[in-house]
Amino acid sequence: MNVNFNNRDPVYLQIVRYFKEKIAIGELEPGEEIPSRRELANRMKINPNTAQRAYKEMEEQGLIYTERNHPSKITTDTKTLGKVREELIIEAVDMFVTSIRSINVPVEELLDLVRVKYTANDDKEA
Amino acid sequence: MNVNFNNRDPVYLQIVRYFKEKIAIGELEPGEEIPSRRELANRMKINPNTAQRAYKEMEEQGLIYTERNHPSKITTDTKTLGKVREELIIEAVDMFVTSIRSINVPVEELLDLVRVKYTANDDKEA
DNA sequence: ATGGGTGTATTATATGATTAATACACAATG
DNA sequence: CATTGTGTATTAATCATATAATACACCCAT
Repeated sequence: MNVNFNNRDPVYLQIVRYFKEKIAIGELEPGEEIPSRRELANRMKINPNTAQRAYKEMEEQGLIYTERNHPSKITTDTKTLGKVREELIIEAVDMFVTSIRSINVPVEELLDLVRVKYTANDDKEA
Repeated sequence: MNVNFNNRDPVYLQIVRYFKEKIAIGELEPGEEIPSRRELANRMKINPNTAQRAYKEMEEQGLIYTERNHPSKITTDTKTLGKVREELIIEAVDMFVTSIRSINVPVEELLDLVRVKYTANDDKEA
């Protein structure tokens, strides 16, 4: 339950991103219960309303569902879950390519840079 | 003088970015005069203070310099200019790798995605 | 049945970043 | 010398976000 908040993006969106990553790598499984709004707020030292907003966002995206008086759970719709990983990847690649295209970097040079950087941190991150 | 403003980042930073890109690809040369604050504001339909803030930021980074009552000019310090391109690239790569690492994508798969996306738009952008 | 845990909704406030409005000093030019 | 165009500075207004304070309905276990 470690989230490295940055100051740039809204907290509630960073929460959503956090859960999407967990889903993408299979750390959160279909139907699995996630912390209640208040519980999450406690753990992450944020306001319960911010937690609520994040969950509401996830619910609207079909990532979680909620039964009365129970903490929300990860959706069992595997089709939806499967898309999460792909979407995160596509989104990252798109953003990257968009930002780098205007600088006219040769393809192979660019790929080398990515490869080096990507593999270099293999140990650090854990 | 076309800037595709997004709603996400501050306008003044997008302006800075715009000039850095021009510098990186050599479209702006050492000592070259750039539009005055007010002129830029007119062209880009932004507030003059926003233009001022962008220029102030660039001045602090040593990218431009200003003589009294004259529009600012690109620095003649080629060392500083040379770094711009590299920094833009490194920054983009770092952000990309950071955002993608948490998803555990195989390196080669990732590089393929980047290659395809990067080369696909070769014509469109112009 | 009551106390504590759920989700949800409403309203208000604070905060910080950004943008806007205005004014000032200076120089060049006609 | 007055007008216009520079950069600069100060203050105000705006805006999105985040937080806060409450309140409500519901369920479950004690």
